[in-house]
Amino acid sequence: MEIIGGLQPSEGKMSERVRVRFAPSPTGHLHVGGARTALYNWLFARHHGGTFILRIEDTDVERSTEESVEAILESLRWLGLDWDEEPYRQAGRLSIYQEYAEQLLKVDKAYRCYCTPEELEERRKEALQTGRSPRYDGRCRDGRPEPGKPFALRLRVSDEGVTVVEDLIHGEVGFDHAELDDFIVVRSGGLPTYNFAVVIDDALLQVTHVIRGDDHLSNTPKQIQVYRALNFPLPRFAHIPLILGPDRTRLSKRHGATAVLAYRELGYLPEAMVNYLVRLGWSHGDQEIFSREELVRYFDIARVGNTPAIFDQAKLNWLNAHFLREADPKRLADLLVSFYRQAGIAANEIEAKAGDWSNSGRAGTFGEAVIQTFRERAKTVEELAQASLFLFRVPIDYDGQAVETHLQPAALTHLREICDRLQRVNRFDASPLEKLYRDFVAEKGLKLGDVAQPTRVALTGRSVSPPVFHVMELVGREICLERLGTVLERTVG
RNA sequence: GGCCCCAUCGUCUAGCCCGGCCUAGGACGCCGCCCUCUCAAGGCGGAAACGGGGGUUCGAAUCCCCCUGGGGCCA
Repeated sequence: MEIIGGLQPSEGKMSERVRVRFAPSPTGHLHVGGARTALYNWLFARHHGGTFILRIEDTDVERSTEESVEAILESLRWLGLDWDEEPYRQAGRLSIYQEYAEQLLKVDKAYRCYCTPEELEERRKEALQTGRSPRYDGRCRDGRPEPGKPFALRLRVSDEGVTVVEDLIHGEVGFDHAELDDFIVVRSGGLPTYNFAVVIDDALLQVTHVIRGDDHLSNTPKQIQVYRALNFPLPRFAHIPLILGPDRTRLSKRHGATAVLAYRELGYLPEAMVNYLVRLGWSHGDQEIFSREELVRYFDIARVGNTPAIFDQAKLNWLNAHFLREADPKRLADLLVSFYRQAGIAANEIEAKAGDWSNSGRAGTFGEAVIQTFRERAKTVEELAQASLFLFRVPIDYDGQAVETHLQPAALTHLREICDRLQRVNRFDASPLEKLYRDFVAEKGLKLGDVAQPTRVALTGRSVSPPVFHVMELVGREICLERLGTVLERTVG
């Protein structure tokens, strides 16, 4: 952190300017729950013209990794949640916590506790067994210093009264001091506890609104005690409900993809993710689709609901399909290529295809054309790539059922005749092709489907695809005739 | 175990704070119809919810209590 140890936040009057933070610990990927917390913080800051800061809680050196830090930053970048100051780091701030701890000790708001962790654990078990609450009994409260003996630091908390958390989402939540014990603020090893460190960090960073998961609500009264003991001004709190899995337990890996970046790899668009996440707990009338500007304009932390939400991929899919249809084809085309590569299409193959396309004098690139004709029926870019793989010179695996129903002798006879006409067509474009087919069926007294379906199966191997004439245009005359030929030989011959 | 939070269609939610406009609205998903070269998209229509019990009140999804259920924190 860049804040100097002794710096005290301004007493009493809290700056009017909104300052919020997202404080992930870099022990893994950013999951969707964390992402939503980050998003709400970001929206709150942007809505109020405030500051959104990042604090990496990397005090747990054992579990924290640089890879995780990078993954978290990358996730936030992908979602478009830009932060305002250099990310703060918790590591290396031990002396600062120590300093505040000593200050508390000096004014007797904290005291030394010489009980060993083993003793405490034993007493806790005993209390639990005899049905008593496992609170610390305060035995070291007024003890004398015992030089040379290791000690933890405990905060002196009054037994009387109630600490009320004024929560922007839950309203007033009271915690009876009978339930609060003199909790540890600095462990015997000199490490601060979470409840001590966050308060100091938030206060020094002059955070005005603490927006975080519900799971921290129970810790808040303790933190408020620390704020008071240190004479720090209290921030406002907003505890947002957690996101649960379909089985109503806290969302975890067991529920499938939870990492934000996993969704990127699955071909989801960040705007869909953001839109989905924001509606998980927040609403603005009946509106379902929001632009980023609308979100910033409408977002109101007080309108965040207090019921836990279940992550529903079906709705995410719908949103993603929606944004897929809206997005700029150029941008999507770039993404598409990366998915083609992953699907095993060689780079030169893709380039060749694109080259042929632009040499044919058509408007737009090949990739854009693919996007235009396939995106209506894809939920993700990955799906779009998979569905359009047959455009390349790849082995087609024919769906037995489709061949059975659409490539009967009568259909093949027609196909053979169409093949001849196809050789002679000038431009292998969708509309002349369609005309060719329509003329053909008019002549023979057939329905379009009688020849469109066999063509589709011959080209794609399946009975489902985008409009067949567009498919033909994208596949190109050469491969098109090749595949029709293959089907004719194989089945008739 | 103690404390805290939460409870409207399967899911996200509106309504709840400031009781009557609620025969509970929207969306996803699901089902049907239309469109149609298939599949989508789109349009139209449908099934689908106030967890239970007590109060308060002329009147409760809305206020109060209990129960039940779920979640979280404390280790």
